[in-house]
This record gives sequence, structure tokens and C-alpha cells, in this order.
Amino acid sequence: MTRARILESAFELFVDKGFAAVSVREIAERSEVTKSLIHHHFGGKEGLWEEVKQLAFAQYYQGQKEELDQAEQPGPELIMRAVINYFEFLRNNPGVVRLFAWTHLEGDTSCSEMDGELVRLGAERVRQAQQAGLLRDDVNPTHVVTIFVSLCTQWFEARDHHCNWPGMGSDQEFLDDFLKVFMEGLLPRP
Amino acid sequence: MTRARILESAFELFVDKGFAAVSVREIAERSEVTKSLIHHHFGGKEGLWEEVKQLAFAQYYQGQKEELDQAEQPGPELIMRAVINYFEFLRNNPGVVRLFAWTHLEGDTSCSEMDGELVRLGAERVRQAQQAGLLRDDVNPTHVVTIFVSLCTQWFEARDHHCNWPGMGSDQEFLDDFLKVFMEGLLPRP
DNA sequence: GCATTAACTGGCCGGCCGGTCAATTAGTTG
DNA sequence: CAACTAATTGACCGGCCGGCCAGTTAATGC
Repeated sequence: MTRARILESAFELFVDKGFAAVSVREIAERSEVTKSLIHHHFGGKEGLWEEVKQLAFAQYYQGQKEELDQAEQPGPELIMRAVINYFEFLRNNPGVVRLFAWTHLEGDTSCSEMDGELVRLGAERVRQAQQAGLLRDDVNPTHVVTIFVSLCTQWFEARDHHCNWPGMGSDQEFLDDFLKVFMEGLLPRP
Repeated sequence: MTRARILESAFELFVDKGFAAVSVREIAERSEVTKSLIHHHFGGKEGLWEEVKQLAFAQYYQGQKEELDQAEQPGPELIMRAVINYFEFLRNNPGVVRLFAWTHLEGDTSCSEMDGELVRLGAERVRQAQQAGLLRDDVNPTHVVTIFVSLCTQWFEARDHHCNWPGMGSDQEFLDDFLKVFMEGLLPRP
């Protein structure tokens, strides 16, 4: 469908250059339609941008919600699996990562509630594990989730940047080291 | 001086909206000069952008290098102080944080060597502490540095975004919790 | 098969974009 | 003061921007 082709081209370009640096003409050319048609379907550049974002957000939200909704006994293993899952999602969806980054810089907070809900779910799991004595309880559960989320996010956002740092390992090696430190730092203190 | 006033206005606008979304006219208006003068002094929009970035990078590099060059016995306390120092720098220079973020998204790697050098210095400190038996030695030192750099960076980059997450604490509270988990996770394993 | 709606086109608009240039003013040096 | 340089201006350029609209083609329903 034409609509989908436009959305795809727009996604690629927005991911690559950000909203301001992409022209409607460019999107039209890549999706092999006329500029007018984009206007017809999306109302304008802004409308298209919103729809692209919404699609990406929905994809993100759905994938993460699924994982978090699986009712299991909270504990270190569950937390770790959630982190790995999140890490994998970002690895497989670099476009979404960049779209989020552009969006944040532009001050768009439309995905705040969505993200807030996911964080709330994650923090609840951490809290349960704390109450069960499986994780140290002297740290804010929301902070724990934020640590995991921020680290995964930044790893992929700045990947091109720090992949050249001396001594840097692969995705997997970084994740392993990062989990080693945090999972053990989260264990109950004697 | 006029040149400095232009640079200041440009910095503010670029920080706020990114390179593509700022017009030379806008910068001229804010700094109360004519568009032509900007051309005269900086050669064009691109030239001004480069100079703004270079100034910010220099400021960043200088501040961090100073801290890292202080010859002290490496150990957990030194690492912790470096983290706190980095965190404070970002807190006090939100503009620089955003400029870095825009720059990364645009694929500019001009600050990669600079950052690489800082990371190398930090990793060296970690390695020394590992060899002295003060930190666990089964993690890549570069990864350790990357972990705390990424976390501090992301905290301030996405601050507006996650400050509304339920249960989120203040800058200080987050830093405290992060250090609690991170520093204990780095201790030598029995 | 005819009416209605949706998909799609090309051309045009006013406006802003970055950049250029000749001319003017201010500052400096001898 | 004169001569030269640097700072600064305003007017102007071609080009691209997003948006609009009248019109055409294609699909849909009765």
C-alpha cells in the first residue's frame, strides 16, 4: 500500500536526519509519490512525523509490555532476563532508538506516560524481589530500573561514537560485564 | 566583543533546537547583528556550528582531563570521585550535554578521539585498582568507565523525559543509589 | 452505468533559506 | 591627515521550503 510505503521512507529519513533536516520533497521522492499525496494522506509534514513516531512507540511499547506482563516469581533472574530482553530489542531496532533520541532532544514528552507505565511495572517487580529478600532494599526500585534502561539506551544511542574507544568489547561482552557488576551490586547486603 | 556575542547566541539556539532547525537569521537577530556579519566572522552557518562545538568540546575536555590527571592511588574512592565529578560537570553544563547529543545523532565523530583519550585514562585507573586487588578483575576496565559515563550522560540527556516517571528521586538520590549498587558490584568477589 | 468517494497529479504560491557583494563606518598605523 | 585594514551594513540572489488547489484517474457502491 502506498500509505505504508510513505511511512517507511519517512521513518528511514527521520531516523537518519531528524525532523528538521528532512524535506517533504525528499520523502516523496524516496517513496515514489508526489508531495501532494503526502499532504493528502497525512495532512502535512508534522502529521506524518507524528504518525511515524506513534508507530515506532507502539511497536516498542507492545514488545516491552508483553515481556513485563508475564507473571513470574520476581527475583534476580527475572530482572536480568528483562534487561537482556530490552537490550535485544534495542539491538534489533536501531531505528527506534534513534527516533527516540531525536524525539527527546526536541522536547517531545508524548511518550512519557507510556514509558512511565513500563517503568512502573519494572519497578514493581524490583520492589517485590526486595520484599522477598532477594534484592537489597536500600535502593529506590525506580532508580534500579532507570539504571538498566539508561545504560541499554545510551549504549546503542552512542554506539558509533564509543565503539572506537580503546579496549571496547562487543555488544555481548559489554552486556555481560554490565550485568555482572549490577546483578551482584543488587544482592542483599550482609 | 561582537564575535563572542554571536557565539553565545548560536550556542543557545543550537543547544535548544539542533543545527538544522536554527536559521542564520535567527542567530543574527538574537545577537543583534546582521546576517552578513556572521558570514564575515565565521564563513557561514556551518563554520559557526563547528566553532560552537569546538568551544564546548574544549571546555568539556579541559575540565575532565584536569580531574583525571591528578596522580593519586587508584582505588574505589578515586573511581567514585571521578563519577561524582563527571556527574557534577554534566549537571552544571546542560547545554554541553545537549550539544553532544545533537552531535552524536548527526553522526559527527570529531570528538571521538578526545573522548577516547579520556576513557583510556579512566580505564587505566580502573586497571591499576584491579591489579592492586581493590576492584574485581573479571570485568573489562573500558566497560566500567563506559558504564558510568553512559549512565551519567543518559540521566541528564533524558532528564525532562524521565523526571516524571513514578517514584523517581532527585539528581542526588539517583546518584547515591547508582553509586551504592555500582561500587559494591565492583568490589572483588570472594 | 452512473454517482460518489478516495487516490493521485502537476503547477503554483508566498516565504524563508544560506550566501554574496558593493558600499559604509570604525579603528589603526605611519 | 592619509592610507590601509577590519568591522559592519542593507539590498539582493537563486533556490528550496511546506502548503494549497483545481483537475484527473481509479475504485466503490447502488
